[in-house]
Amino acid sequence: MSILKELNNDINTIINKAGYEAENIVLLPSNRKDLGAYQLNCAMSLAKTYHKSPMLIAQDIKEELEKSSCFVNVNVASPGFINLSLSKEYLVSVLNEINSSIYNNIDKEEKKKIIIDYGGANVSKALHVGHLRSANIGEALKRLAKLVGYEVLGDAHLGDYGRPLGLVILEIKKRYPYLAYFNTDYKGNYEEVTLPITNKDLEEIYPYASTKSKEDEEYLEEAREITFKIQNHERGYYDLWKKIVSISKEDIKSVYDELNVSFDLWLGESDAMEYFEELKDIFTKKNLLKDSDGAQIVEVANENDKSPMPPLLFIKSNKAISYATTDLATILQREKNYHPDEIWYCVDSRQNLHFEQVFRAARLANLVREDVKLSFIGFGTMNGKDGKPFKTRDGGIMTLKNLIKIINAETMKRLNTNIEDEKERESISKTVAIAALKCADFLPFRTTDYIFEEEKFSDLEGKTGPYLLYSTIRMKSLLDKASSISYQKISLLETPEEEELALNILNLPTVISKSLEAKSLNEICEYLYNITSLYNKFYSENRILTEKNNELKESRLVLTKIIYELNILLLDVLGIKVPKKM
RNA sequence: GCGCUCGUAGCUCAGUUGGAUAGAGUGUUUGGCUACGAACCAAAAGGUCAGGGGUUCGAAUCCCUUCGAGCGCGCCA
Repeated sequence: MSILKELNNDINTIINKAGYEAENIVLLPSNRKDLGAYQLNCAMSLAKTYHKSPMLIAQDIKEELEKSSCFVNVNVASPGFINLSLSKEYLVSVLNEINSSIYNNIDKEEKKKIIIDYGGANVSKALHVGHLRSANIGEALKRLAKLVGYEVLGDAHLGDYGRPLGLVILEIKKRYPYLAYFNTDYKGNYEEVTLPITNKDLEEIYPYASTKSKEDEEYLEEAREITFKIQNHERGYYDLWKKIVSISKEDIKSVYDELNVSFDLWLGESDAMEYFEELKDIFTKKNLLKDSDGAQIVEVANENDKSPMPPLLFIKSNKAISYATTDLATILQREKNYHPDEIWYCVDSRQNLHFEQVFRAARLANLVREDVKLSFIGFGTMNGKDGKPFKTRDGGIMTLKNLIKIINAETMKRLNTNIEDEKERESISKTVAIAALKCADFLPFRTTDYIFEEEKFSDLEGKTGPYLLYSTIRMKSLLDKASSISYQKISLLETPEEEELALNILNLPTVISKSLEAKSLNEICEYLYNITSLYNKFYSENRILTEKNNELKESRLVLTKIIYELNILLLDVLGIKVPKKM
């Protein structure tokens, strides 16, 4: 159990001893540092239940608190704030405990199995800035959940089905009609057919076909037919589709690799479709399907709805399957194969209604056990400076590859000149660029729509990824220089900065639990920045390695080591790699 | 039309289970490298928390209302 949690338990016992019943009282870092390191606000709320002046209650609690050896400077302020600090001896002892293992400062949660659906990549479409948040947030939540002891599976849930694929294959057919895939007389093995199409071609083919389908009704109809053929595994079309998926997947994987994003499962919509017949049976047997304009729908509205809830489209009037149905089939698949306790959908907020419908339909059909939690973790949209979904200056989309390239050009310029090896320079520059990109993306709260600016991501100074990396590397460099001497424990906390650092270290469990609660990474990012900048201030104002007092020197080295390990741990949670130099 | 999200410093954003004096980065002005990596550190200036009303010991945070913005609302995924 973390020190902070132990302290909070102590506080609750103390309040009981003082004669008051209260639940979950927690120490909050004070916003009046002049009065104490922590504050307790419970006296004000207890005043109502006990019909007693908050000042008197605070006094009672204060008297009990003063009996404990770890609390010092307990004082009460109007209208009932209780301020307190921790004794230096106590702080020193807990820091040494954390120094023996950083995991002494992390609380494990009850076992749970979670599937996180994130990434949002679609076959035959390049990953663009809109895919950044899902990948970053999903990956970091996965790592965070693992840190507290959950069993987690990340699933890419590849968009490898539906009309976009129909469009791509139609356009290929128009351009290369002679391909064996379109020859109904072809009897050979399609796996041996070479395709004259690269991923680069695909990036151009889809936007072209998509635009054309909006202007050309006939073309769209043809695409619909092909989509239907793929869904029915028609020879030729189905094989070409599989080929396209594998070409595209390779490319998608390479971008995710750069982002340090990886998946435990690379299942796609098409894999879920194997469960479609069973899904349809369940819905039919429960009498949940209704005919409507030639389509089959599921009514998901209920009396408590404040606004009209449209039905879920199960099968379209052209007999094709809608994406709501694919998501339902995926839930069935996950329940059968993995029995998760929770499924988290890390997707754009604009899909809120869609998932509300899907979750309701899943409940109606009992696709998952009742206690399984289905969570929609929507995130804000990336807008351009005009407040509308982002487009590049020429009206196109900014691919992730391009964005990384742009940031990389900036980090390349700033690299330390003593890194001579060209390959090493490139690899370090890339790592720093990704850190800049990720940090800039994590800083706004998850649900905030934020404005996409190239400059924001290319910024290398101030509250940025490169700042965190630079400072962390500097700590490591210092520790490496101290490798010949032995530093085991902290015995002194001299400056206010050292004490402030200690308190910040203790606060880690709160940051972790709040982040998991909110499913947002901004607080972890902010915490990393605060503790790092506090350390930098300390670093610039005090001697560490060159300190003459040996006891003080040892204490400062240990403190540096703790902060360094903490940074490494949290940067890893955020999916940010730390180079050896930069 | 209905619903969802939101409006905080010049700009980009934190702070929202109600707590004391609303924060950070950036930009502007200024100072600091013969001390361990200056992608660093320090200082100044910058606010009617969109407007109005209410709830209470206390409101950026909760409720009502006006104005403004973005998004979503059955055959795209």
